[in-house]
Amino acid sequence: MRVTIGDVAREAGVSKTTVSRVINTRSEVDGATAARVRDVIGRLGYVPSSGAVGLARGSSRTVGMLVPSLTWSWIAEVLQGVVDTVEAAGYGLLLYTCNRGTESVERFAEQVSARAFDGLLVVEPENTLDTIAAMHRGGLPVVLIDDRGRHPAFPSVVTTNHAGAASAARHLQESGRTRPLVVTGPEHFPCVRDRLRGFAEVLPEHHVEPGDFSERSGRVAVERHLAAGTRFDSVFAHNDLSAAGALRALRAAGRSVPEDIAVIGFDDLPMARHTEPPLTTVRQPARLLGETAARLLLGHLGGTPAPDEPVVLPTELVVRRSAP
Amino acid sequence: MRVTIGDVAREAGVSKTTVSRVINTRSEVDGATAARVRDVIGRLGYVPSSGAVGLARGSSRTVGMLVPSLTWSWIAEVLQGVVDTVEAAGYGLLLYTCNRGTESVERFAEQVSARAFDGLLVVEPENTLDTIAAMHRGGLPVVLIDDRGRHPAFPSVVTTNHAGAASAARHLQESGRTRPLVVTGPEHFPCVRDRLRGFAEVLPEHHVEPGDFSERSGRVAVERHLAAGTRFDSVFAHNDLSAAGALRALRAAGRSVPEDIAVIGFDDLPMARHTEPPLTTVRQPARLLGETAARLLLGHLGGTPAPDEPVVLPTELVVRRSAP
DNA sequence: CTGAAAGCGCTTACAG
DNA sequence: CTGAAAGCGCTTACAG
Repeated sequence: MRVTIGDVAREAGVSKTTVSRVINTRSEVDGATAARVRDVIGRLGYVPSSGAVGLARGSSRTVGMLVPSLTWSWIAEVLQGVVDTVEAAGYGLLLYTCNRGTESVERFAEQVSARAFDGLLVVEPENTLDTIAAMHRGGLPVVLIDDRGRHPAFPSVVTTNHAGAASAARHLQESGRTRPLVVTGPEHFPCVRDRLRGFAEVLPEHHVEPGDFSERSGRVAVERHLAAGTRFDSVFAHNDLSAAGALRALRAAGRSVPEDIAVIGFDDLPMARHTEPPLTTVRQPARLLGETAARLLLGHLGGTPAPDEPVVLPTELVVRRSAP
Repeated sequence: MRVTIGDVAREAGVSKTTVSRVINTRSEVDGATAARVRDVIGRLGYVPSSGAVGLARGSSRTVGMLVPSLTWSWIAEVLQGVVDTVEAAGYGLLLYTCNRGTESVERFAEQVSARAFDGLLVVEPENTLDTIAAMHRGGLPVVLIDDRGRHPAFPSVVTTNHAGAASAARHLQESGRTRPLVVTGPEHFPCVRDRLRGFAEVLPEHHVEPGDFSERSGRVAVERHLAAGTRFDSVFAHNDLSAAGALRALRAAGRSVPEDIAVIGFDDLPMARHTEPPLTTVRQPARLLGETAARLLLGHLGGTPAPDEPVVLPTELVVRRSAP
């Protein structure tokens, strides 16, 4: 029922070897023969079985991508960049998420051992870095897409957390704000530490309130400091979601943004345009991060050695009304 | 270098056939033999090559998913549901997006012919339904995840656009609103027509302004009707994004929501909680849609015949401050 | 309960 | 320029 290379060979009156050669455009084939074979391929609608090709060649022309969750729109953007690049190269993309603990990690490890894909792109789910490092040592090409810091053990693509936070601080400073409140993300994330340092180098005097990247944590942080009577004229939140929470708390307390208090976020999610007022934020180039990582991995699979140093893609301050 | 079934057989002193039998837990194997083989498998860390298994069995234990774009968070939610379900069943998920026109469609068709996956889940990219229907006729199991209407040609999972819009209308009616402005999505989408009809059955008198699901179209629609002096006391937008646009236009014009004008959206994107005021909206069960579609497809691959009728998952009105 | 052999659909030395 | 044959790593009748 399925058309195989054998059918094509028989129909064209040549060997399977020859058919294989014209498929893979090896130069050693006679022009007329090749044309005849191509004609038969067209007529029969023959397409090589990806499974058989993979088995014979020892590679699957497929890359895997592991992410913690798809519902963070930051990751969906990265994924879009990855898919575009991988597809354009004629590779397939196998998607995995590790959101059900050890069981999912084990299942994923099986896929790796089963050689389901040739290389792996990863936005690290928490506590999986050791496993992934082991896979990399075991010979699996890996590229890390990293919003959380640097892991020099294998190739990675990162963004400028330090400089991005510094640019936010500079923007506040230039608009005359001198008493910022910083709402952080989880403090064990290297990106959070980078953002703290980058900000502090420009505006060393500020209050810090630990957050967890949730909308709620931004709201609570602001409520707490308003209640405590902290004097602050601006908020720098470590992501857009908590910045949105901060905006809401300020509004509820009757403070106007940006007149009383300016607010800056981090990420530039689509959401950032729709807050009230629209959010000034440090844009992470999520899509580009995905594209770049995919290109790196595909290059590596093609023989180009991956760079030793992390590839750095710059953030960019996007000014909207919450901090003009 | 790679551990194969042959290595295990040799080490355990049995044939490859026997190893294969214990891997696939066929009952005909002697207990002691099986134990010995399992032990060797563990020691050697043997995992069957998915490619070889697929070739021998004629199936890949992989499903494909085709989506128009990942940056709509509605689709990311669906995808999350799909991934969870597919992973739990031990299948892999190959992801494809068709966002570069004919070229991508052709590339995708190749993957189908190459038998890269056993079945396909699809959120239809525009103008691909014919191609997909052809694939289905060609023997590829397909389940459609449909936010745009009904296509009885193959199994599908849909939501209640008609009833959802009706529930929005009823909610407005019950809170005393009698002059709604409806901002639609693209009018050729069946879901848009369903929403229009469902709304009209409850609240036949209303203004209709065509939109395109963008934030801008919601904003423009409201601006236009304010300028024209249309009298309206509420807005029903066909998606959350255009509802957000409506909110912004109303605020800019000094109308207060919900006092002057109530606003209801459709989708319940995460964004809906962060508008000002938070958006009352008709929730589509995106994640559940993905889970259900995946379960249907996996069932079909396992032999359960797919249902003739579309599987219908209900929408739900989520009341927030924009229309209390 | 167990194994030898054929087969899944390709690619790739090797020989001509 | 072309083909016969072995091999990729499994599964599955078939025979015992």
